[in-house]
Order: sequence, then structure tokens, then C-alpha cells
Amino acid sequence: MGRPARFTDHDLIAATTRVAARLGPAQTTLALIAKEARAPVGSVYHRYPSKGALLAEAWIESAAAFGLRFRAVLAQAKTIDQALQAALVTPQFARDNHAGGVILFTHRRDDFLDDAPEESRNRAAQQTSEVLHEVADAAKRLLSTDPRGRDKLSLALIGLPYGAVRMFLPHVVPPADLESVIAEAARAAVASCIH
Amino acid sequence: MGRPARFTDHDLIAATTRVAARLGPAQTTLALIAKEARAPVGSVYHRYPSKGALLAEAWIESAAAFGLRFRAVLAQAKTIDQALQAALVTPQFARDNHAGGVILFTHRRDDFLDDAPEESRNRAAQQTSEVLHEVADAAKRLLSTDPRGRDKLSLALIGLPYGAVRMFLPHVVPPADLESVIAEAARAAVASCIH
DNA sequence: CAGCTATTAGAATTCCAAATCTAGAATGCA
DNA sequence: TGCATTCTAGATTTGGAATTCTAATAGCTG
Repeated sequence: MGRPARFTDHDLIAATTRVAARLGPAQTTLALIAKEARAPVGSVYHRYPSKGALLAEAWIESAAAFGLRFRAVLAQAKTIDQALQAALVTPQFARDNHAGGVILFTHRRDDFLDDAPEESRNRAAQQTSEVLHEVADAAKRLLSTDPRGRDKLSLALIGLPYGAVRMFLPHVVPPADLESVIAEAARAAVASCIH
Repeated sequence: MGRPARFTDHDLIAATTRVAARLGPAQTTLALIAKEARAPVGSVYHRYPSKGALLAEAWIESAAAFGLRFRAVLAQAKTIDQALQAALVTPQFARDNHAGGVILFTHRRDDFLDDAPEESRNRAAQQTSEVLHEVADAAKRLLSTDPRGRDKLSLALIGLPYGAVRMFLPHVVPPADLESVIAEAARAAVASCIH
């Protein structure tokens, strides 16, 4: 069955995640990824066809972790107030998954995906659309009255918390009281849909 | 006094702004900037020492244009409600200066400044700090009661609108009704500091 | 144990864009 | 007119990073 692998796929992706969070996708080099994983460059290329493929996997892994938590909150929401709790996933995620948060919230999605193979881009697009669909579902369920409810809810649950954590990342961990401010702002953003 | 210049500094910076807004700083090459300005590469290097210097000038020019409008609103504000109008400068700016808005709101500041000469970085830092100082002044003037007023106000005036326009840029122009949503969210973000 | 194969390993190569270099052109001034 | 000066012009060089290539290894299998 051939020589056993010293490195798992996840080892290499995790190394990519750390380097990319620290330096950004453009400054990330394969030599740095390899050094971070304590692997030679050739071994990395044996698994992944290009730098673009690695960056894409790193983004997808972080996005999947975020999406899982975000959608879990939203899927169960029976009331608008419960749905608005999803806005707090962003600061929470940034706090307990720092590298992932930096990748998702301070770098540009496109800079991780533009050079990715077709297949990776599709999986990335799926991560994105699953989140957006969940928001759209919640809007239909809880805000059916307002035709612009979907846009306002995505602003409240995604745009506003994103802007909030951006004030702190990557250097500062979002402070504990940020959640309350986000909660109030998110509620205000959808207030016009509630009567 | 020597041969007259075919290109002004501003021609070259404007070309840089357009290319960088379209492709991002990393994908921007000197050959593309030169082509956009209809100038040869050598002429560009005659004026600017490096690609980093050009990108920095492009960022600074956009930031100065934004800062001018933002600070003008804030400096005159006598009430909190007037100060909150500054939150609307972000979507307005994104609408009537598309390239500048894309540079400031969808790309990373660091990607424009990391390779800049010391002197450019200083001017960039000054643009940033002038805006932050104006926010701090307004907080002291209008929200002196709350010790965290400064943080909440900068969140309301900068972070939230930033997150909001990010939902649309670079492809979609922020819709007209975005201002009202931002205004309500911004007000909610500082609500806990009033009376 | 001999051969098989997936993997490690890093040196060599290729590629691309930044930056340099040298020449030529256009203007003002003595 | 000739000289100094400033800028245009693009071919050439250089440097760095992505990718490829060729061996060397290490377990597995018959």
C-alpha cells in the first residue's frame, strides 16, 4: 500500500489557515505553508495541485465551521428575537476561532477563491448559499409581511456584525460587550418589518 | 525648463485607482496601470518609485475625499442625531465615487499600504487618525456620560455602515433605502449612551 | 526477502512582474 | 543655435515565488 503519509490533508490545510490568517493570501507562499507544517514543498504539491487549491480549502473549512453554527441558531428560531441571536455568532466565532475569524472577516473571500480549481469554487459557493438560504427561509417564516425583509434580515445578521468585528480584528479580540451593541443594532435594522 | 510632461501625477493615480478598484491591489500590475493611463511603464516609474507608492497614493486620495465629507458632517453636529448623519456618508460616498468606495470598503487598507514608502504611510495614518479624532471629539462633546461612548459611536458611524455597504459592493450600488436602515441601526448602537 | 507503490524530499526550472537602464525627444534659456 | 534639463519610451535585467522533476524511502504483499 505504499509508504505511509507523514502528513494528513488536515495538517496542511491547518498550516495554510494559520499562515494565511497571519499574512493574508497574497503574502502566503508555499514555502511558508510547508515550513509551518514542517513539510517539504514537494509533499504539499503531492496532495494539492496549487496554492489556490490550498487557500480555497482553508477558506471552505473556516466557512463551514461558521456556517454550521450560524445555521443551527437560525434553523431553530421560532421568533424574530431568536433569529436575531444568529447575529451574535459572528463575534463569538471570531473569539473562539481566531484564525478562522480573521480569514472570514478581515480578508477578502475572492482573494481566497479566485485561483481555486472549479470544483473548490463550487464547494465554496455552496457554503455561501447555504447560509443565505437559511436567512431567506427565516425571513419568509418570520418576516413574510415585508417584501424587503430578506435584505434587511441579512443586513442585520451578516452585514452589521461583520462591520462590528472588523473594528477589532485581526489584532484585538472583540470585547465581551460587543454582543449587546450588535443585538440592539440588529433589532433596529429589522424593526421596520415588525409592527 | 525641460520637456513638458504628458502625464500629470493625478492621471497616474487616477489610473491606479481604477485598476486597483477593479482587480484589487495584488492583481494590479504596473503594466496595467500604464496601459490604463496610456503611458509607458518607464514614465510611471519616472514619477513614482514603486508600485507600493502608487497604491498608497490611490488609497490616500480616496480616504481624503471620504474623510473630508465625513468630518464635515461630524464637526458641525450639535446633537447626537446630527452626528449620526455621518453614518450615511459611507453609502453616499460608495454611490457617487464608486472606485473610491470599492478601494476603501471592499479591499484591505493594509494591502494598499504595506509596501508603501514610510512617508506615504505617515500620510495614510494621518487620514485615518483625523477621522478617528473627529469621532472621539464628537463622543466627548455629545456622549460624555458614557465611558464607552467613543467605541460605540465609532461602531455606529464607521463599523455598521461599513458592514452594510459591503453587502452590495463592488458589484451592486447600495440601494437608496439603505440609508434609513443604517440610520436606525446606528441610533440603536448608541441608544444606551443617551440620557 | 524482493519487488511494488504511495509518499517524502528538495533541487532545478519556469514564469511573471517589479524595477532598471539607456536612448531619444521636447522645451527653455544663454 | 547649442546646451541643460526634464520627461518619454520600452527593451532588458533581476528577483522571487509557483510549479515540476527526479530520486530516495518506507511500509506492504506475495
